[in-house]
Amino acid sequence: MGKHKLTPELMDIIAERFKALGEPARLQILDAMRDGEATVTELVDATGLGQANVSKHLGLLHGLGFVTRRKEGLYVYYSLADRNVFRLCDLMCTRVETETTARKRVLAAR
Amino acid sequence: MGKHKLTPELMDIIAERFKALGEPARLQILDAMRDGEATVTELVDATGLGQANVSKHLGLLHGLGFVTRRKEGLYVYYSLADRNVFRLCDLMCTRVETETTARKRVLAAR
DNA sequence: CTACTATATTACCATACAGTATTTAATGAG
DNA sequence: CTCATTAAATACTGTATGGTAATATAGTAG
Repeated sequence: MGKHKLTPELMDIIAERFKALGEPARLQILDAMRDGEATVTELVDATGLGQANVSKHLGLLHGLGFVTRRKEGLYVYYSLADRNVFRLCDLMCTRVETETTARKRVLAAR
Repeated sequence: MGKHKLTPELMDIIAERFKALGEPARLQILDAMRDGEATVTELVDATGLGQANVSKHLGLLHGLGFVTRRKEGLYVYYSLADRNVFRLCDLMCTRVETETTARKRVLAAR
């Protein structure tokens, strides 16, 4: 299972990525790009967040390699660099499910 | 791939979990429990973090269902509730790898 | 050139939170 | 009982960061 050994440096790197996903606004933005590339304005509309806010989040996501950018005229098109992000979300969902079922089991047992 | 649809509420929950993993100290703690349950003192020794700090992180991890606790006399034994955590880390490592190789490719191309 | 649009950046504020020192609670030893 | 040990809780501080307003930058159109 653990084909990557977690050195302290690697843990810092991993933690930085997890932290990037640990923000609902950024998950929203990534989710809004699920169906393909999107401009900043489109992402602003899709998420309801402010323009500066979206731009800042996109800068961070781009800096960490989660998204790629492509400039065309006035617009900047962002797209997912790696759809594994959704695999991560899916795995985390499974985590939450087992957690809640475990809680239910505990509640039922008393 | 996405068998879970990411509703806003679910995204909040997922983000909360990711944020929990987005902290090197907590990854260290989880990693220290890889080989089995451990007391707080053992985790303090293994990580080099302060006792109060470890205790607080453990409280958070326990609250989110990442770890279970078992009290025995003076000691409290913590253990992983779900080894999927390491799968998440592994997946994230793959993320980082593709990211760095992509960066290398860009650098080599110019 | 000016005017307009899209995006990025800067500055600022408020909140969240990691870390630590200290205290409290619980258990066990003598 | 007292004293020591373990862990959790509390209080506090400093820092990081999300959100937003204002500004800057870049591209386009006229």
